[in-house]
Amino acid sequence: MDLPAGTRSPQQRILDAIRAIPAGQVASYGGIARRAGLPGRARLVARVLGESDAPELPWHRILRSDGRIAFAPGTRPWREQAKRLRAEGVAVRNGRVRMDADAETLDAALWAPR
DNA sequence: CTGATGACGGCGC
DNA sequence: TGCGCCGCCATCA
Repeated sequence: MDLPAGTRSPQQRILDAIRAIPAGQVASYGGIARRAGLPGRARLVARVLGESDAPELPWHRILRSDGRIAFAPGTRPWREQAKRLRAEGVAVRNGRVRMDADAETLDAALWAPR
């Protein structure tokens, strides 16, 4: 269905933004929301992730803005995410990833409309 | 309509 | 860094 760009549903754009994250890299909920054209909807991103069952969705690359895994420490999903991240070469310490200050801005620049 | 909830975010101390 | 508080949004009882 060739829907004109922009008419895609919010969660469709969110899923696209998530799929666009390169392996070995991470992004924040808020960052994804912005890229999806939904600034301030970080919580919506979280909801979509929780509802979506897309098997190839790199949900593990989504972290909180401070670089911590959003799940409660020690829980199953928490360990699973840390595991998947390390599998991609991402350094995870105590459920936390080093979020380069530029990661978001730099990355945002790459995504900014040219 | 009101209040509670949550894979969030920003600020202050 | 850790923590608490409050703001924000979408859902739901």
